[in-house]
Amino acid sequence: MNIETMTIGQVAAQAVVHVETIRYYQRLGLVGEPPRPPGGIRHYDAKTVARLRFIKRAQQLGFSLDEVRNLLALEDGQSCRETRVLAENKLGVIEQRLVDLRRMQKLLKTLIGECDSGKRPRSCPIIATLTAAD
Amino acid sequence: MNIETMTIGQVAAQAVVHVETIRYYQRLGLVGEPPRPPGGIRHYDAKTVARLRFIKRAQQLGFSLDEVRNLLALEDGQSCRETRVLAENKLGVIEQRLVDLRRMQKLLKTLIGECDSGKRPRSCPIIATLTAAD
DNA sequence: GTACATTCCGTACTCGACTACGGAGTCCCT
DNA sequence: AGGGACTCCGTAGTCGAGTACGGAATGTAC
Repeated sequence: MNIETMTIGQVAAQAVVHVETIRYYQRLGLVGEPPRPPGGIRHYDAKTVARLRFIKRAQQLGFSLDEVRNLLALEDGQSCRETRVLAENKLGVIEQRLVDLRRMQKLLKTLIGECDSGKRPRSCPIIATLTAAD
Repeated sequence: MNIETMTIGQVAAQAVVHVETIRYYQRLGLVGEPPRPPGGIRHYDAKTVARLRFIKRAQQLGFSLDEVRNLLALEDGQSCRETRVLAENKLGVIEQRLVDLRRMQKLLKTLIGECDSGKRPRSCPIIATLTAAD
């Protein structure tokens, strides 16, 4: 089978999403619809699989489909200036998220450590710590 | 005004959420409902504000309210053994998320760098790179 | 060449997380 | 005592992100 002429079902399998999800993304304009040979079925290439994987990964990182649309514009965009601004904004968001996650990571490690040493207080300080850091 | 006897509206303002959201969380059991003096209004303390901030922070990090419920159980829980298991699972999730975010951060930095040097190719390698990293 | 799987397309339903609404009661100020 | 703001509580509506369904057309395997 030629990898450049996959059906939607094959694309879905490779990207590990449902066929319906691909259609949904097409409706939103996140994924292109290749031309349909009159009365036939559409054929997709590996780029579509890549794009779907990207979308799914970005979602796992907490980006909405709308934000993903912007991220994808980085790829598709002609304008370097706009692309740069978008990229910098996203970078800011990501770095803030990293800070928060690291704080949570540290907190959990502390908690587990206290658990191990058997000296965990009646109520762990998880909430106090997190909110104090505001 | 005594900070330990806030109304729901004051709590909402301090935690930067809507009153309705607090009620919703109460229905889900994420936030406690203080006893209501018969025919009167409930009073809340600063802990409720802290809990709300925690919930919002955790959500921003990509946790669902259901996962937040588990995180909160760490605080409230009596059983050290269960708490520990929960904490370790969450830690794993967080560390994976950190890995993904760092990859995306690096990618965006590269992209911005290329942009700066004016040698950005017609199409940036963002999708290729991300999906190749699978 | 016919059965069975897929595709295509539209519409409708679900689920999580709110958000809005409405009527009755309560609090606070003057 | 009266008026405005706020609380309480229940129910309903919204929004994002899919998921399900169903009928007609197409593709593929035996």
